Amino acid sequence: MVRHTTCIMSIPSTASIESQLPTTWSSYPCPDMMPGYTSRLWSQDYKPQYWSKYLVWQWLQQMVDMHQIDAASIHFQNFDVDGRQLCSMTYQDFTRATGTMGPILYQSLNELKWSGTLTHWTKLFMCSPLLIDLPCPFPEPSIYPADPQGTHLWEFIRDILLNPERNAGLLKWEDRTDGVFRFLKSEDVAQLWGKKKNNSTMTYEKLSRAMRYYYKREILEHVDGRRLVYKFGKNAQGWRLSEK
DNA sequence: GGGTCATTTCCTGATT
DNA sequence: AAATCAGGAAATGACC
Repeated sequence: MVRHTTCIMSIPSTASIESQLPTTWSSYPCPDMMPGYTSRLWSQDYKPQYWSKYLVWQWLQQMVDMHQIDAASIHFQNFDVDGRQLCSMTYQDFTRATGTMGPILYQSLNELKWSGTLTHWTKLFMCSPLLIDLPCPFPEPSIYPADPQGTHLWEFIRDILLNPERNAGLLKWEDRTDGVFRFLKSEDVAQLWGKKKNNSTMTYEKLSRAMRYYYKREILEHVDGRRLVYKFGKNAQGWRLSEK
């Protein structure tokens, strides 16, 4: 608890955030708070439902700073949650966790939930240079948006597919029982794969070459004529509904 | 150190 | 026209 408070207090509380930030956000590079992520991902819709624990923490810090809240009044242990869990918190949950700040946090979050795009405000808090060096008190966030465990590419793809609620429209089943799926955001999946492999130069062009090597090993079956569509083959396991 | 494996990188050319 | 697909060839990095 003390550590959290100290952390918050390290932000100069007298100066307003706005006065310390560059005024032109469009040209300001987003600092690499999560190494390996590119601005490409950040420019996509980024609703709180998909935030990692890390982003939840950053949002909370920004709110505390913006509203000059006494950090001691906040029960930080209630915010060791990811975006999905944060969004399922009720008005009462917020009040219980933050006292008088509850209504403000609750309303602010609700506005973000329904905004379709990355708002100026969202960008502001995610990119705030004031936040870069502040340690996150919670464990490292899992890879956004799903948490693919597999070490191989096809397992990585499978595991995103198997987390529909957190997959954020990257991939989609075309035929669930036959194992046919399609890339919806091919470059974003490639970036995510690159992050996992610590390779920021990964592209769909390169990822797809690796996918094509799977045909010979029968991990994937060829689907003809359909762009961005693949099908799991007999040597791919763990994707069927009946399995596992 | 060598060999294997699973990609990664690069490329040329075809297709959508 | 741009994106995607097809594979060959070679390079790379992890692992045994």
